[in-house]
Amino acid sequence: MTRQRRVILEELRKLRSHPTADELYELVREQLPRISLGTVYRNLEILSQCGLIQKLELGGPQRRFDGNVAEHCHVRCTRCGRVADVAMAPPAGLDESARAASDYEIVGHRLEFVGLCPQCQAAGIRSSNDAAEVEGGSSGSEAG
Amino acid sequence: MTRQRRVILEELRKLRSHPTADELYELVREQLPRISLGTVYRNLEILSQCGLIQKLELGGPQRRFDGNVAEHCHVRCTRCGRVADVAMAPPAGLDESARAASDYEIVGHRLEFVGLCPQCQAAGIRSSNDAAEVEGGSSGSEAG
DNA sequence: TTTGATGCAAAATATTTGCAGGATA
DNA sequence: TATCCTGCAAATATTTTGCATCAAA
Repeated sequence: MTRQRRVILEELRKLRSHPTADELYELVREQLPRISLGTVYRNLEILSQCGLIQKLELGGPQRRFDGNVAEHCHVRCTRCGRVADVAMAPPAGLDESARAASDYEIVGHRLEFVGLCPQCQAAGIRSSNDAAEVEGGSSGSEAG
Repeated sequence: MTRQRRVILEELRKLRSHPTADELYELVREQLPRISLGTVYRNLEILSQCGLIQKLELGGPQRRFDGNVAEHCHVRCTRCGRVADVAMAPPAGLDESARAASDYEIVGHRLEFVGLCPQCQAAGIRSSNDAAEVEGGSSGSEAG
């Protein structure tokens, strides 16, 4: 457990958001200015293999990471990419249904909701316009 | 509707598999040897915006495409990446539950099952080994 | 003919990796 | 001290884009 690995883990656990590797890199850099993006990627991989964090493969081009390893659902904003938790019980019986309907050996599923985050809802009401102004924004990983 | 676009659409509709852009490119090249990968990407984008095909953003690094635009579930093989349809009714009421549990404006969800395809199950039984030998394979887009 | 699409190649984006030097247990 | 990790930079993989030419409606 190196200093870098510890700081990465601590920072991720502080967040209720679900940062990309790059967003976490920027954050960690405030404490370790000489850390490299490669190190962040390497440690996120190791930490998720140890089960200390969760690697999220949601829609959108980037992987995201979650310091909360309990099983729970996520919503992703189609406009700004922000990801949040959904406080609902993961639906039961889904895997069983799929097992009955497929010749694959089902081991689980990935469920992701998509929609508009509160910020983008507000922006959409103010200007029923395009997404451009929001797309360029923070991508939803401010510290909690 | 150019020749290229038509061939891309026809080839995709012929498949029960869910090819990546690159896999489809190789297939279309048999009929249009001078087509470029960029054209394939551009047309897949246009066709999915017209609602003629479906763009799938599943786990794994690559986007996949589906000539069947009806709503249905998919399974992805964690070992070889192959994607297949699951003949089950999409679960009802999911979005309503999420709406009650989130401040996002939920517009839908993405549900993907993960598991082992029949081929990888067989391979796993023969050699309860690593995935290396299979990973290098066809990635599951043979014509059907 | 006009408009939009193509092929090519380079750019952009996200992630991984080789290597020499450095920090950790 | 031995080992694993780091920083750096280059490589990889996937997708997008600029541009001159070409084809479709």
